[in-house]
Amino acid sequence: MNLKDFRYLLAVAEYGHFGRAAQACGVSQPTLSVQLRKLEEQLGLTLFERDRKTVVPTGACARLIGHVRTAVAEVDAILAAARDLCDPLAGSLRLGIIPTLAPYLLPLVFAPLREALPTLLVEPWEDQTLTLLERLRSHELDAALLATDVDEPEFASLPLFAEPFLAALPPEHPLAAREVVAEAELARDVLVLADGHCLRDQTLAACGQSGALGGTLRAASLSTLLSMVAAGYGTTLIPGLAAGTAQDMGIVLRPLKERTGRTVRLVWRSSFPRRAAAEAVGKVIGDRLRGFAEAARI
Amino acid sequence: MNLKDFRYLLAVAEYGHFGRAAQACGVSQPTLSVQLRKLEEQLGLTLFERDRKTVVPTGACARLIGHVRTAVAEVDAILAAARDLCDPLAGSLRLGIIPTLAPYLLPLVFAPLREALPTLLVEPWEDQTLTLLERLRSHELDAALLATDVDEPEFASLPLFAEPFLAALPPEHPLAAREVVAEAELARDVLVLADGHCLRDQTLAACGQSGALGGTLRAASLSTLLSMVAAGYGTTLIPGLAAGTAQDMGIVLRPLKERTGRTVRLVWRSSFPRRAAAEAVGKVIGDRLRGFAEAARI
DNA sequence: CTGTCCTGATAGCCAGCGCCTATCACGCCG
DNA sequence: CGGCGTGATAGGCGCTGGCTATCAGGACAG
Repeated sequence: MNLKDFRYLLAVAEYGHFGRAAQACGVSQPTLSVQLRKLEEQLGLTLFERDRKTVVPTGACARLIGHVRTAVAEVDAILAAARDLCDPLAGSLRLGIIPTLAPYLLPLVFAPLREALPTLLVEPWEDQTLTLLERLRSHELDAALLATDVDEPEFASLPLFAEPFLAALPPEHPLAAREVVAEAELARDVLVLADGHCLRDQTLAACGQSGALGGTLRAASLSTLLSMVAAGYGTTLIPGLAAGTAQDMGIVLRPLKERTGRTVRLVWRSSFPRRAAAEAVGKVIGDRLRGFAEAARI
Repeated sequence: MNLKDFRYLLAVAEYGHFGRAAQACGVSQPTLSVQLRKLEEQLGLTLFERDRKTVVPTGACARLIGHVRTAVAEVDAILAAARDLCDPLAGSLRLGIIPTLAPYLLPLVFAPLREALPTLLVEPWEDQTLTLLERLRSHELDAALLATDVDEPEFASLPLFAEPFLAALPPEHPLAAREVVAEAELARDVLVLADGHCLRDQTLAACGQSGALGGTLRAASLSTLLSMVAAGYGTTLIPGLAAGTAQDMGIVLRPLKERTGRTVRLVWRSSFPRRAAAEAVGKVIGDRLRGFAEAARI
């Protein structure tokens, strides 16, 4: 039972003539004759009454032909839709982003993305690293922007840009008078984010164990953390992209002695079939943020 | 571009597993793998993301699959219509039946159906009303036996027979001494089925709000419900065809004062091409059960 | 009456492909 | 590390859809 047979049927019904129908279908007349007879045998009924001079559809054929037209049209719709969908850089890309990156990176890259990839709809989704990886695994996301290494063979990744950390200090803090701050000097009064934020772990790794305040007050978001620093609760490390926001809040920023930072990576499932779309998005973001490490060194 | 490829696609999408899909299609797993890959090449896009352990449809596939389902259903409609045109009473009829009817009605009508319509293969499928209507819509069923009105123009229906309800009482229940029970008298301790069963709604409509037990214990099946009544948990209404089963469990049955009952109807899509087959099945069932209202009045 | 033209049907052949079995590659698990 | 389960691959076979060449029969012109 071949789709072509249905097209043949429609052609013969339209032209009432085997030869012209065959021409319209791009096959020879015998081919069409044979295939139509086979179709009739498979369906168990006569479709056309051949009258030595004319070809007339039978009543049974007339009742079927509406369904046949619908079926063929539906298949054509499938092919047309497939043609539209076959561009890997079209459609939507569900993109996970960690919370310490999303509000500072997205405003910078939305416009370049729309310009470079006008047919690709990037749908951002904000969550912590582990949740993002889980959603990648379960196909709820297509790719994710992380600031940690991902070694599992299940995933592929592409480094996009280096983002330096900066020391964030209340204006009246003793270290605010310095040009450069050493990471270890912040250990005494560093504040950190809540569990699950990769920035928390990276801050603790760079500055050593947190003081008493850091142990009890754990900010749920980077925004909250900045408020706490601005209010003089303590110091912290912030990612370079948040520098503008921090300065607007009156926080003093200083470069770090050991130039601690993080690398932002795009991650996707190794088996993700639209790798091209992911890489294109990664390239646009990388191009926009390349050289950011130097620019952000205040 | 073969129709079979589309069926393969649907099977893989349904099972998420090449082996089982192949089994369902009646072909070997390599056949299905190769054909699907060819289809992917012809369409120019990846339909499934193979992940060593799982098979997940891509976004493109998800967008196409509706069209594919429609196309395949339409072709099936062509084949069914052709069968109907050469012998309307041949072939198979996929018949949905609600759970409170199936186990009691089917044993009564299978033999008459085989005798009256030897060329028609009735394939029963048990589910709740809403699910059956959904499966009718999606062409997974040809017709369904329901106990509710169906007013949508999408469907046509044929009333088959009236089935009276009976009061089902534990032997020691006070009302068991009566000849006739009024529906409202059961309100105090009536038990009902789980959500989704039409019998539940009909029982509540006839007897009023359920008591405390009815609110918490909702039987998943009529069989369970009968066990609960037999154990003295409360009373209920049962459809007449279940009378024999109930009595075998030691339940006392009494006719209802207002002769509440339900009408069993056969429902099919208005566009169903084998309306003749549906009506023939309806006639056989109706003939077998006609006059049941009186006979079942214990 | 006969030759020609037009129609669809038939015959014979070939290539493509759908399907099979057997096997591989790879990850998981005991 | 070996067995199991997954999907992919390889090789072979038979069906069948396609072609060209031809047939069969009516229409029509000469």
